[in-house]
Amino acid sequence: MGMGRPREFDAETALDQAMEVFWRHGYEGATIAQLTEAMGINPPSLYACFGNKEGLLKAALDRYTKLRGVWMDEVVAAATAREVAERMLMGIADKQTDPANPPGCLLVQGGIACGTGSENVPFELAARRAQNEDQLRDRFVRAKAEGDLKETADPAALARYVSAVAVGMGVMASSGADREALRQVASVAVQAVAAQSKRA
Amino acid sequence: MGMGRPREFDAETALDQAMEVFWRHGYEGATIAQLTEAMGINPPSLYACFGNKEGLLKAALDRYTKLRGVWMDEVVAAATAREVAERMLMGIADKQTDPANPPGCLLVQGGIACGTGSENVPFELAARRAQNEDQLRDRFVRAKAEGDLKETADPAALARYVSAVAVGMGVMASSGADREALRQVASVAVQAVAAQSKRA
DNA sequence: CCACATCTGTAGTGAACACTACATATCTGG
DNA sequence: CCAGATATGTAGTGTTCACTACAGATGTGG
Repeated sequence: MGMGRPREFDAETALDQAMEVFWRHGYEGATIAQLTEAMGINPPSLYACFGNKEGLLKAALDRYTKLRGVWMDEVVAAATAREVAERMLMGIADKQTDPANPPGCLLVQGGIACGTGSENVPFELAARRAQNEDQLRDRFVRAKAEGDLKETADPAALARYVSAVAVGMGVMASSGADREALRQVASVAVQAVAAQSKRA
Repeated sequence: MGMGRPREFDAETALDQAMEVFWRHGYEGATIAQLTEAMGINPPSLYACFGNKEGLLKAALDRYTKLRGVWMDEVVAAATAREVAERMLMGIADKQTDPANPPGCLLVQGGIACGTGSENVPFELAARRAQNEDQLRDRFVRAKAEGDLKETADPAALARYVSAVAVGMGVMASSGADREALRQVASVAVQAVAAQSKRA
C-alpha cells in the first residue's frame, strides 16, 4: 500500500503565516480566505492538515508558546526575582513592538472574548498565559526560599502581578504604544518586585 | 406636521443590555440577533436608533464611560498619588469581578483585534482607555507639583503603568481570576506608585 | 505498471451574518 | 379627523462565512 502524495508546503512555515493573521485580526476576525492566502495553500490543504479553524489556531498557539518558551527559560534563569521581572518586562516591551511581528501578544490578540460556538478560544489562550505565570511563580518560590524575596512576599501574587503587567503592556502595544512608552511601564513595574526583595 | 410615533423602548435601558452582550462576546462575537433579543427590540428599531452595529457599540461605549467617569472622579479625588492608585486598582478588582456584570472591562473585552472592515473598533476602545489614562496623568502631575511624588517621578509613565495594570487585571478577570487574586495584584502594583512617593 | 493512499485545485455547499423593504401602527399639528 | 412623520413587526435581501465534494495529480509498495 502506497503512502500517498506528499504535501507540497511546509507546515511550520505555513503556521508562522497563520500565526501572524490570528495575531493581527484575532480568531474571529481572521477568515479562512485570509489564512489560506497568507499560508500559500488552498482550503482543502488547510483542513486536511489542521482539522478546522480552531485546530489551526491551536497549532499556531503551540508554535507560538514553543518559540516563546525558549525565551522564558532565559528570563527565569536570571539571578534574582527583580532581575527576572526586569528581563521579562523589558524583553516584552521590545518584543511587543518588534516590527517583524504584529504589535502586542498573540495570547491576548488572539481573542479575549468570542461569540457563541467559539467559547473555548479565550479559554485556550488563558491556559497558555497561565503556563507562563506558573513558570514565574515557581521561580519566585525559589527566590523566596533562597532569601532573595522577603519572608512576607507572596510568590504567586508576584507572578500574577508580572503576568498582568505583561498583558496590559500587550494591549497598549496593540493600540499603538511605542517601545519607549512600554519600557517606562516596565521600569515602574519592576519597582514593585524590588519592593518585595530584601536587597532593594 | 406631526412628530411621528414615539419609540416604545427606553434607549438607555436597551443600551445597558447591548453593553452586556458586547462585554461578554466582543464586537465581532456579538450578533444582531443576540443584541436585539437582549434589548427586547427588533432589528429595524435598532438600526433606526443607532444607525448600525458599530453605532450601537459607540453608544454603548459612551454609556459605559459615562457611568465609569463618575467613579473615576472619585478615584482622582483621593489625597495622594498612592491612594489614587490604590482606590483605582482595588476598585477595579471589585468591579471586574462584580457578578452583576460580565467579568473584565468592556473597553478590553469589546475587541482588541478585529477583522477587516472593523479596524476602527479597537481604535475606538483604545481612545476611551486613553481618556482614563489622561485623567490619571493629570492627577499625577498635580501630585508631583504638590510634592507628593518625587522630583524624579514621571507622571505620564506612572499613569500609563496604572492603566496597564488595570487592563491586565481585566483580562485576568475575564479568564476566571477571582476577586482575591485581583486584589493581590492591585496590592503589589500599588507599591510601585508608593516607591515614587516621598512619604512611602 | 498497477492498486492504493494521500495531497491539491476548482468550484461549490448550506448556514449565518448585517442589514432592509414594506405594510401597518401610533403619534403630533392643524 | 385628517395629513405628515416616525416607530414597529414580518419577512426577507445579498453577502460572506467555514467547510467540503470531487476529480485529477503524485507519491509508495508489490
